[in-house]
Amino acid sequence: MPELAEVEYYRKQWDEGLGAKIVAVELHARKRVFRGSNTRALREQLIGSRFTESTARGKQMLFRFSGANWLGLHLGMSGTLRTERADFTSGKHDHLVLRQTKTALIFRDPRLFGRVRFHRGEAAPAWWSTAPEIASDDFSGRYVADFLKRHSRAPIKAVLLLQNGFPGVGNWMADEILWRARIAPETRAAALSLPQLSALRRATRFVSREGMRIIGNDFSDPPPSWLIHQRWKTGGVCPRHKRPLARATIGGRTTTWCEKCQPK
DNA sequence: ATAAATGTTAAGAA
DNA sequence: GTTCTTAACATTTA
Repeated sequence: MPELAEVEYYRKQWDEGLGAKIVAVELHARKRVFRGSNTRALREQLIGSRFTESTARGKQMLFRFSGANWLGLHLGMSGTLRTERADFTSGKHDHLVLRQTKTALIFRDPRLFGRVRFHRGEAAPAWWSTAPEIASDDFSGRYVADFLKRHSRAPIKAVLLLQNGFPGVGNWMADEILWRARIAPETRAAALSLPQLSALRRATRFVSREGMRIIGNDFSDPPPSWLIHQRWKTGGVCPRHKRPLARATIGGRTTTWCEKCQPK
């Protein structure tokens, strides 16, 4: 489920536990989501520490705890975060539960493509991203042009999915962006004209900002004019003129677009 | 039952 | 050395 906008929503779910101490940690240590992580240190250090802050960059989240402890979370394809009352009993896919006296903070992920990382230190961990966020002013025309140049032969759809250039963009956001910018998804990055490049940047900023505002706050639906409502159903149509959408695998992912709005 | 799902990454090819 | 493509990962749902 989670791309930039959904990640923002899930990150906020744990806000309820801000300021409170962790009194117990439950986790399924052999599950794939803990690959490469020291679960023993995670458990030992987090118990007794206070949850102080959370941030998100792209699809990555970083939760800060007192005592120089940091928890990195990635939701993968099916991860969610939520809170329950303290008497909550964890289910099969609830791989990490941080218990506080009043609240349980839960990370659930049926498909296990998500990831939990633990870090100790005064500074944020080395794996914490430094790429410009796509909704910020640092995401400049120059930056976009440079990034596309480095991936000039790949289809633009595949380039949009690269997290080191477009952090937070996933499959639905990429299709939404290309549809708004009126660019065919299989176009090679190098083939974009200057106006297309600027339309691409504009659409990226629009979709990320509006997505964060609408979905990121309470998971409400974007307006019916958005492509997102059409892209998963068979028989989906272009919101602009109701023409049937095209569908193909591009950049390894199912891609939906309108051949009229986004000509070759 | 078979395919596909809003993601990442290792491995091999170009 | 870098960039590009594909397969694999684990589980649920249509």
